[in-house]
Amino acid sequence: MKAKASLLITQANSPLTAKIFKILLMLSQMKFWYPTSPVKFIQALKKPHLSFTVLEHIIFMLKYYNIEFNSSWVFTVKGGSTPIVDYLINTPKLLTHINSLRKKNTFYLDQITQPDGVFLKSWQEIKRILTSKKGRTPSWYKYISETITTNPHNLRLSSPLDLINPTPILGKRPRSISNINNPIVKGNNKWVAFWDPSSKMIIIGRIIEKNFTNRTRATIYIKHLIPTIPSILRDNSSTSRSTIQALTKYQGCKLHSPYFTGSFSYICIINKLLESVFVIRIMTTPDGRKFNFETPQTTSSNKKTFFLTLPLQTLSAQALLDFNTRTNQHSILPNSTHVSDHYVHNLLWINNTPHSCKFLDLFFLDNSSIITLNRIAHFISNCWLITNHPMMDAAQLSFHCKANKFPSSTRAESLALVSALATCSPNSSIMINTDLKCIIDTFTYLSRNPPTQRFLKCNNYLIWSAIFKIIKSHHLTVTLIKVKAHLDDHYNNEADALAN
DNA sequence: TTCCTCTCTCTGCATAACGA
DNA sequence: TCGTTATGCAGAGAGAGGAA
Repeated sequence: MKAKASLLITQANSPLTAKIFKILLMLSQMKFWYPTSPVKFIQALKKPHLSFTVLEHIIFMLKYYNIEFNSSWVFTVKGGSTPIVDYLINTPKLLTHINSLRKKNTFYLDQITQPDGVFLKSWQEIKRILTSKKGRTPSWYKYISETITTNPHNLRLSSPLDLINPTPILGKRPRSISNINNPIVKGNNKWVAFWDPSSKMIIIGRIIEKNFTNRTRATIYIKHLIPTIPSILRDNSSTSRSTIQALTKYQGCKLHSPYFTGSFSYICIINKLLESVFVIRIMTTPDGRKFNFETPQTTSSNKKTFFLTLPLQTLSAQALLDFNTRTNQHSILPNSTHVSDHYVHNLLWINNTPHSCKFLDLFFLDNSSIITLNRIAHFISNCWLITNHPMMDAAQLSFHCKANKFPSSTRAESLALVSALATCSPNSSIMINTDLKCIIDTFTYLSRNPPTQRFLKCNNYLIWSAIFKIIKSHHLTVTLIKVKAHLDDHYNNEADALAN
């Protein structure tokens, strides 16, 4: 085997055989539908495949002789970072799955997830970007949706993807017309959205009128609507993702076009190029399986209520990706979690501050800092303050930082919790005040249940596992207390001010 | 040589899109 | 709404390879 390995390395480096060697490796790459060098994929298989060539057999056996084979592989398929076949590698019907993936030109998991990398797309959504839309749902999709999602119903990934270079995808455009005699047509109740770079937010609207007078630059007038703010007072366990968003009329914005002459009853009308908006799906009855339902108030001017079919953050990511694809720009939303040295220094200072007391009282932010007037902030604020230190006041013993990946109120609160507990002295008793009930519920649930599979399916389980590891290693006694949000609580307001 | 296992290919059925 | 068409899946059968 060592002789064969030596021969392999010789063939790979010899100018006479190097090109043939590369071609053979490329054939293996195509055979296993792997976007980069197939060496590690072949070695990751549990046993040699019957369809292995001699080269693949030797590469597979190298791992048993502690021989590492590295190559400067340049034939890498771009467009993603997580190959799908990595998840299917040891399934019984690997080659069947690969044939299906090959027909669909699908390499990466990035291609079948939402632009925010948090949710898997439904098969209906994936089909829209396939050239061939016929046929049944492939078995590899069923397998992936069952294994890497926390819940097959909402298709939330157990660990979000880090989409550094998301695949450029243009959304579906509103239908054009063929009748040149009538260039101005009604909107036909179609809903569209687009990314507004000036306000850095998604704009949602309903098409009122299409104008095809200039066939190459068709324009549309849309009625501007905004998603309603979820009432955190009624259900504090709802997050911005799990609460359904209803659409209501917007009372006017800077995008309003005063030149629309069709009707004067509209308050905010936006004029856009047809090619700059994409069609979105709206439902008239909420789907309770995916979201917590929040019934909006019915008014005389808004008799029929419409709901988003996707979380607002996912839809915003789609709009941003559509905008970037159309304008060929890079992402303007920060897409990586970053904690600066300043924040680390701040944490270390608090940690090194002598804690003469054994009883700390912490106040956390509420989630109003994350969603403000239905605008998605580009970061989440994590902050807390110690309120009953015997020597120092709360303003001095406070911590505040911003994380810009996957804005979520529950994640913000759990990040604040883990950063606060990390500064506590061993054997301390900590009383924590928070206005987010779901944090208390999750803490109570995980305190009673050992870290089993259910623990792993909990949202932000990595953060929660860190929390419980700190509690265990520092022998902390933690008590969580629910306080009412938006009341005149001095410390809660102070935490709010710190977050903003 | 026989038996077992695994893979590949073919065929029938199911499913979904599309057009009339 | 219905018929046509394209595609995928499941199962049966053939063939190759390994073990006894």
